[in-house]
Amino acid sequence: MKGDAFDPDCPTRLILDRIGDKWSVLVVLGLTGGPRRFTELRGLIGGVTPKVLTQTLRAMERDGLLTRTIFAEVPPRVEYALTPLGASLRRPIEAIAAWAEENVEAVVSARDRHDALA
Amino acid sequence: MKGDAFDPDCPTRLILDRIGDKWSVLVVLGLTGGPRRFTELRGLIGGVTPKVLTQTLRAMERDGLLTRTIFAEVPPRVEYALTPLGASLRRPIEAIAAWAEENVEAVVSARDRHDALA
DNA sequence: CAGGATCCAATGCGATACTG
DNA sequence: CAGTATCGCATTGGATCCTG
Repeated sequence: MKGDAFDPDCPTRLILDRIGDKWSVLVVLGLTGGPRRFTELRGLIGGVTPKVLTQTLRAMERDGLLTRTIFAEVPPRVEYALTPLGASLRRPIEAIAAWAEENVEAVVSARDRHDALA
Repeated sequence: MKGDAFDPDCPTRLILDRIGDKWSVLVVLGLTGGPRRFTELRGLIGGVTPKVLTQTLRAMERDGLLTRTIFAEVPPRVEYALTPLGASLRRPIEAIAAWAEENVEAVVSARDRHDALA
């Protein structure tokens, strides 16, 4: 880890902005089990609107993290799948997710303790 | 990893919101070398305004990720340091940072390729 | 089914100026 | 030095309705 990430103009920031988007993280998590359709993802990820999900998917497609495949059928079917690049993101993201699940409690109680004496 | 993170009401989302904040990530990175003063951090992290840095630090203190120590001196000195909890975040965060540095190029070129045929 | 379009409310964030 | 206060734009994100 060089100091790169500290430079506002360093492209590394681009990645952080992407990871930083919680929807992106959840999409990666949601696609770990294989390709998913739009509505599947929408249902899987609680609280996301179609608009935002679309934006997220488009941005991730642009960044080469996933593919969007349209099947010429009726009714229309579109599948999203992780690319190898996107799949390689799983490990770090799962590390974060694991940390989150392990430490939520500590964070919440720290928060409560802090708020108690406010 | 259970499906927790997909539930909008699950506290795990709280963590993602925190990690999702790019400033928090950079603060953790900036404090890996030991305690730092406000201005040091400000200088270290390019492009952050005092206001936002303060907000970030306060939120992280609230969550038990770092401590804020005021020294009764003139001129005033305030040091920020990671708590054990905050320090435990380093590993997952560095995993992300490492991924970012390894794959920025791939992402940027994917983006360029995508934009080229737009 | 998979979104695109539109409108709007919230707020994040930067710039600037000021204080203990 | 280490912030706080205020202003204001610009972006984000939700809600809703519509279409290939």
